[in-house]
Amino acid sequence: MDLVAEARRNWVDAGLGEVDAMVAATSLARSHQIVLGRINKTLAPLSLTFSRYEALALLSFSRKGSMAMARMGERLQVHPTSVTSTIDRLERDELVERVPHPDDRRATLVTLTKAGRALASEATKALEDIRWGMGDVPDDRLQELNDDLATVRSSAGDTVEGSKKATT
Amino acid sequence: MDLVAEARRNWVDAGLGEVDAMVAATSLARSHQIVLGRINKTLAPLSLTFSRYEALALLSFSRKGSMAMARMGERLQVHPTSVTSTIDRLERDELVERVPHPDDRRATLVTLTKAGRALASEATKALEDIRWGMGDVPDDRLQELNDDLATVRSSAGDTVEGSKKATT
DNA sequence: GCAAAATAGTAGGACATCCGACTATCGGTT
DNA sequence: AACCGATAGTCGGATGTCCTACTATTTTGC
Repeated sequence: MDLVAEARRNWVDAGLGEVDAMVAATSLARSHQIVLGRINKTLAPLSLTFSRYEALALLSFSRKGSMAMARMGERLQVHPTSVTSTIDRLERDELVERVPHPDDRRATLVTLTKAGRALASEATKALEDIRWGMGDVPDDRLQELNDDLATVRSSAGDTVEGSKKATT
Repeated sequence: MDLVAEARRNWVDAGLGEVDAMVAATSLARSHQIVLGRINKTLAPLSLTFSRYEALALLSFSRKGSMAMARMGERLQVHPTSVTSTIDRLERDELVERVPHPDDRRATLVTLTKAGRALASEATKALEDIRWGMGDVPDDRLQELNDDLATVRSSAGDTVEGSKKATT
């Protein structure tokens, strides 16, 4: 049975409104669960989760392989306490190190270790192999999906660059 | 700055593959975060979370207003221990009750209380008012999004009924 | 210069989710 | 009828996320 279609039927039968929005929210949640589940299953053998991988990847793309925690929170769009928690575990596994910021004694620089950089690279390959959990959905379909999701992000105030449809 | 576009640039610059899939996964995660965040903010004044609301809504659509916990886990696509946890909190707030299953002494029937049914109805109205967190994205756009998300769900083995594009 | 406001990071607590393990019960097979 | 695999639910532990509160430090404004 299609759980989303079932939800739609229940809603319509009850005479409720905003059915398309309800279906979109439901479908979005389910799709996220599926994709994140696949990603985490792939990362588990590396003793990583998607959250921790995101942090490692962010650091590996920075110029110096290090970044202040507050900046990481901005980029990853998570609460400062979530950064603390994530970095705690990465540090425990010796994938990153906390280094005092040279110019600001409030701030802490998170720095990739060699092991951290190597593991990030390995994890990236693993994620490419599973197409980031997107299954067999073809690229043109993914691009269409990206455009639609950009609309959603845009509606929340996220800056969205050059969506094909937005510019149409 | 567009965080997703930034990720795309990093990937392309590093010569990595599966860029569309990476962007889709990133965009999906961010969109989910936005929508779920809006939904939970709306439900917070009612002392509900989306998880608990989903459980209440599921029960309110069942014929007798009650359901075995295992069945709820199937419908909501969550682990049995998550059902236990969710029902614990709903029961604590006297929105549901645990009742022994009459024919199967292993099973527990979760039953809506009057307060639970009333709160579910109130929460549904509140979610309609915010269009389920979908912002100002128009319905036709949401339908397109639903079709694309259906492709993702389908790729994971989810049964998907009558997608317009799948039948084209 | 100095006090007030803003910022960086952490601690503690609440939730949601998963996994593995465990108990109780059902059911099919022999 | 007895046994053994399958099923229902819970417990304990790990992770991730948020919120509030708190300390330390920096910056701003008068």
